[in-house]
Amino acid sequence: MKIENLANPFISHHPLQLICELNELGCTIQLRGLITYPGKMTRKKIQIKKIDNTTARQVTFSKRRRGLFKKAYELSTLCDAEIALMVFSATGKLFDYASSSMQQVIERHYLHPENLRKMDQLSLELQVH
Amino acid sequence: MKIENLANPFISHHPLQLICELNELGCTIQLRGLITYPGKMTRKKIQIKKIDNTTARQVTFSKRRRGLFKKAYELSTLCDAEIALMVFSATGKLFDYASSSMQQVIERHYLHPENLRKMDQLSLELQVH
DNA sequence: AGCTATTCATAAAC
DNA sequence: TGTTTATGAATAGCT
Repeated sequence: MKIENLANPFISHHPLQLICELNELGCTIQLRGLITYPGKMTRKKIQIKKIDNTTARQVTFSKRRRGLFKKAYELSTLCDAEIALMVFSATGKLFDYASSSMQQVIERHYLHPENLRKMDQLSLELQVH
Repeated sequence: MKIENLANPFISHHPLQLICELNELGCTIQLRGLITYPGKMTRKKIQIKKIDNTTARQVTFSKRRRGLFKKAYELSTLCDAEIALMVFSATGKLFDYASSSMQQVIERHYLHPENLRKMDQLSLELQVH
């Protein structure tokens, strides 16, 4: 419940006054939260576009990559889903995950009705290499 | 800054007392946060294991799947990474995403040094079907 | 490679 | 399935 919504049955609507009243009443309510004030440094929301600074980009890649793989694992486990995830870093390094086996998921993907028509094309491309 | 750490230069260490002091001093500090109290219903941390209830599992799948794809897109965009993600629901429905094209990422995955030896095996399996 | 305060994701309830 | 809300989790910025 937000502090702002807790006025009833108290008179004060200003959060700080309200909290003082509660305190004086011997209420056992506990406070959780942070204090902010004008001019306080705050973390900014980031924009989803390529990070210019190379170092920052690598750090973010490392952090978010771990988060992504964790989420993939969790979804697979919680919901009994079969998942494959392939990630190539900007420098060409490969990271991958498959809930079963990578080959099995890729194969299932190809055998999925809407992809069957594309299979011939891939086979062709693989032969070329 | 956590409330607990803000005692200095005030005397009170109990958060509520501290806040009352600040208020009486006419401090412009604003409060952000929620009120908790003994017995309050709280959201529980979930365990990462298959969700038994079918309905709940489907709801979670839908929510987390969206989150996962969003994270994949963000990582790809922020860090200039090439990503492919394939998800089969428990009912067999396919959801996929590729930052470039699925075929391109899969091909790149196969051509990655450590996977080259496995390629023959996949080709074989694809022919069988 | 840690910390911390914030933003973000999402469990629960509707 | 969509919305809301409050908590848990991820992570941006710093060190």
